[in-house]
Amino acid sequence: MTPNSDNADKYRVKSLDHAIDVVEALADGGRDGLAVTEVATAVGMSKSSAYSILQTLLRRGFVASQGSGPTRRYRLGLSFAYLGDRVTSQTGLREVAMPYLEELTRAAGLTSRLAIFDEGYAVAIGRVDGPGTIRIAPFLGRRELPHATAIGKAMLATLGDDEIHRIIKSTGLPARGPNTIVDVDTLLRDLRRTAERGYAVDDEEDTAGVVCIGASVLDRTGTCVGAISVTALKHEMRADAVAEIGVLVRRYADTITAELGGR
Amino acid sequence: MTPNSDNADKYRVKSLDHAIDVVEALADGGRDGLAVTEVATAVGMSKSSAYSILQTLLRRGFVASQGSGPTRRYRLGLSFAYLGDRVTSQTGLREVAMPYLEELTRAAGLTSRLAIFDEGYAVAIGRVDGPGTIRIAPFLGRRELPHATAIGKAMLATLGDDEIHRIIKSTGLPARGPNTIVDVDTLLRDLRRTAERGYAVDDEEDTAGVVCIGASVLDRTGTCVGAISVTALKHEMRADAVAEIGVLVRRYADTITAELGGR
DNA sequence: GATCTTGTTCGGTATCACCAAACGGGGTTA
DNA sequence: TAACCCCGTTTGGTGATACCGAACAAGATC
Repeated sequence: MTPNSDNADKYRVKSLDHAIDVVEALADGGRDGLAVTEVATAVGMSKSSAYSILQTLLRRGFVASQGSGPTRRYRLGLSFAYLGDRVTSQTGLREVAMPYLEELTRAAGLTSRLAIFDEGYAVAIGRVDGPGTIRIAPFLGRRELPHATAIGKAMLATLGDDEIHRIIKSTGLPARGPNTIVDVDTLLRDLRRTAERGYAVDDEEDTAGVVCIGASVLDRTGTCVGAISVTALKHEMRADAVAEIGVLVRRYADTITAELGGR
Repeated sequence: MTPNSDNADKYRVKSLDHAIDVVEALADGGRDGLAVTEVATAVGMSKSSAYSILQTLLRRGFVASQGSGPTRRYRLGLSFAYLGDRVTSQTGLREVAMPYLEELTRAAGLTSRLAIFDEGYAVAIGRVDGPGTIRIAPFLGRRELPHATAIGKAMLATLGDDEIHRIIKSTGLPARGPNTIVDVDTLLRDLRRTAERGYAVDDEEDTAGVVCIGASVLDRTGTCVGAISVTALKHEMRADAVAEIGVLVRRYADTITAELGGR
């Protein structure tokens, strides 16, 4: 009899799950990687088990190793770069949008990003860094809260109220930055305003000191397939520049939408 | 008694290997993904096994599914985008080089790429698409032959002869394009010339109709950490433009090298 | 509305993933 | 230079489990 027989283990391949634990440990392992013992303790398994998993991943290019003997260290391999590139290309949206994103970055002088919807969350699949020395390095592929980001709110604003309720019921409205909207009615008002003016504003709602402005991208059927945004430090942005940049972002989003056959 | 007891299975986690087979099948599965049955036949396992693996990967975000019931299809998930971005960022080279790569693309009007060495192969970790309508879409993270690409030859040219022999012994000198160098002595001569003028030229050696020009990037210890290159269609490039662009690529490579503290 | 195709569920068994402990080789210190 | 220590690598045994075959169910197609 299992101690807690919840059905979380149904159709779960345990050893694969453990291997994923190893991979995620390596992702957080930093530049110079992790030793076998460090991996084993990080994921809570025996040294030899971790070793077998690492060897298997190594042979497939999912981890790389440097050094040998007692100084050997493991880090993520380039197979992830390959598959990651395929994933972000698979939608097709990325190929169309990236050139315009580069234009937008040049025009606004700010880092810009491209995101899609994934299970209610906003996920960036493209990025063009701006010229500024400030390097707000937003990783690709990480899930971001829809209600606390410009890119998320831009996408939410294209949906019906029932769909919005369904999403925020699963993600919740957790506070992230000083101004995060944690109230449903306030969020709905903000989304209505977003839809009217055509762009979403995140004023320190996700991260203190950071302002984002985003706009949605539609496909030929009129459904939202993603959004683009620009990011700036609050103290570098004049208050009256927000509307100006908002219109700019909206214009580029419309261009991409048109390219996709949308209207 | 195993039929063929070669030690290829030492420290191999079979179920993990199978899961990787599934992942690679999905990578080739195209935009709209694969059904469970298609996955099972592609990797040669039972439907239910494939199902368990897919469910496990699904819960961790490594695959995504659309549809339900008999129309359900699976494709790669965004966790790969996240990890892939971390891998390409982990070297640190990418953060430094990408802004210059964008400049280079603008200056040359051509698609440019950034690559590193991986087990003797050249692997692209960054790319900036040029304005041309031709979209030579070189995937990131895929291993490319060192002797048949500008980016690979640029890196080889920084090594000693013994190191070069060690690498081409493992990769071989297979023909890829009309002008692939398949002879060791010819390759060594080409590499010496590459070292002298500072840039490598791939004149239809990897792909027919495609010309690449690359130059190496060094770190502060003077060892080669990667290379950059530009790609063009042969019929669009004047013969005398090669030297001109070669100097340009060399200059940007030097700039990146200097940024890394190299000399 | 009948039928076919395909995703999902279930149970048994041979396989194998996991652990503990031993081995061996660099790195470090005295 | 030599002894110690630490850590990656190897091995063998066993209890858990990954895999398969077959049955079930739910849409799609005509």
